[in-house]
Amino acid sequence: MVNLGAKHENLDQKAYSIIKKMIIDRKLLPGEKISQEKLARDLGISRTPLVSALKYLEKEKLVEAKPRRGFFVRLFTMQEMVSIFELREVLEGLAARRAAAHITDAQIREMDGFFAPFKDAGPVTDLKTYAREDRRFHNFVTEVGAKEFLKSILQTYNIISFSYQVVSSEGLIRSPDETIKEHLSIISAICGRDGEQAEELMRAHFKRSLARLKEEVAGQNSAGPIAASRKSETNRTRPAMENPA
Amino acid sequence: MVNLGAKHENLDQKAYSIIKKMIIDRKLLPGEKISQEKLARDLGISRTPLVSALKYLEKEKLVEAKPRRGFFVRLFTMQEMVSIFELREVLEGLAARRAAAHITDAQIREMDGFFAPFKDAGPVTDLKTYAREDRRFHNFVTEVGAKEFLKSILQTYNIISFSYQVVSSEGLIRSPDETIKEHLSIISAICGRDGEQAEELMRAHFKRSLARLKEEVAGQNSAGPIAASRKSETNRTRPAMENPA
DNA sequence: ATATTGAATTTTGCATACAAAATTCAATTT
DNA sequence: AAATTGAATTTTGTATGCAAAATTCAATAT
Repeated sequence: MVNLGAKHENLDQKAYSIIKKMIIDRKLLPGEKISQEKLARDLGISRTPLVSALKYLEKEKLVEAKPRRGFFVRLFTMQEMVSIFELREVLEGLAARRAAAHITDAQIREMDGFFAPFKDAGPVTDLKTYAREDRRFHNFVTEVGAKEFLKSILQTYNIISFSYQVVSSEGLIRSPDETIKEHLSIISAICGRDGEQAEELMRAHFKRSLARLKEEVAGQNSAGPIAASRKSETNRTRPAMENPA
Repeated sequence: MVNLGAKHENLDQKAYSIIKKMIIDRKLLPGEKISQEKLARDLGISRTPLVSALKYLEKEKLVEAKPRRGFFVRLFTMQEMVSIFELREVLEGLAARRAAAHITDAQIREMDGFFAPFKDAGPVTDLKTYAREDRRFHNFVTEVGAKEFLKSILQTYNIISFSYQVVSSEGLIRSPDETIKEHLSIISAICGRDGEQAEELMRAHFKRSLARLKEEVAGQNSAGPIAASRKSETNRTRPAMENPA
């Protein structure tokens, strides 16, 4: 008999998912203080499960707890974004290696469709669509190759990268024309079940983005935080620093 | 002015540290159910900060929460231990690379003393001391090379490996005579500030232990959990399964 | 002897209460 | 005007209460 019960979701788990989505969707902006009273009221729950959810998010680094001060949406510095990409390099490298070892035939067919609209077509113009496909690709590799521990870690850092990285257009560090070849070669290695190669290519892919990111750090010698770029409708309070002086 | 307040420790943080130590020290055994009422009484706190602490530990995988059932000390299967070593391979590889880049002269001197009692001496006989030095070495590399995200992830998985891995003698997967050369060469690469080499050697080090671990998995086709090996004085209740049938 | 039932007990999940700490803000001083 | 004070207000950290769910265990049936 399978253990049911393990998937009964408590209020704190539901709150966790909702708040996480709010952060990703920028309903809550980096730096902003989270009002427990208000958020609990909005979600229709008491502070107990809410605080519990916030503590989960704290462990995932999406939220920062300052004792006796409250919870704040985490604000990442450029330096931290660099660290996150270093981590993703080795973690997604591992995920790619594992994906190659475990991918099913059905998943291979699915993966072959990735980036299809851009294959053989000329220079990419629709950045938004490309960025979405980029996300979908990285998530798919994670889905296929990572489970348990690796998966949960990766999901956190993917989210951070994707939701906070306002560095360049649509969150893309390098231009599609530069990265599409890399993406396709990784796909080909995974579908060809060559784990070593897949890992190597994935790491090279990240190393290049990392280099570009570091240039940006050096360029705008900003060791400062990455500020929110867009105003949220739902928020009166504003981030601690919108434009550091 | 520095931000004090950030290090005011709440009850849940204190409880977290204590419980974590209890798990590492095997005062709480894998599989065992944690009685909130009793533990709260023992720690002299209410259930609120206790539950909070347990939720932290849940995110770190040291504890498992079954909704409406309670918290249990996490029990790892051999398969999971393999996954953890896969992770450590890439994460400590990265830590080694970073350590080589950031190590200070003082730290180099300190690192040179590692494994000193075993250098040039004949075959290692004192397994216990060697195992402790092994731990100290891996923790030092983490300390030097990892910060922020990487550090917090690594600490979790180091702890899991060290506290749960009852596989072989003193928790060593391979014999000291086999690993000491590897340890010394990694130290030499880090102290020589050769990041690429340090990463490569660290990964090779883990790959070999991983291979041995996988042999054990295949050998005792046990996909089952790693059972606790020693009885705790402080516990009446006993793990769900001590010796799976 | 083993399995089944269901009442008694324990435990969990959540809301709420409240003291201590932090924050706000108007009144006052420089 | 800018800085300082301190009372009023808000928010946090923790304990406690309670209904619903899970567990235990003795009584009964198979």
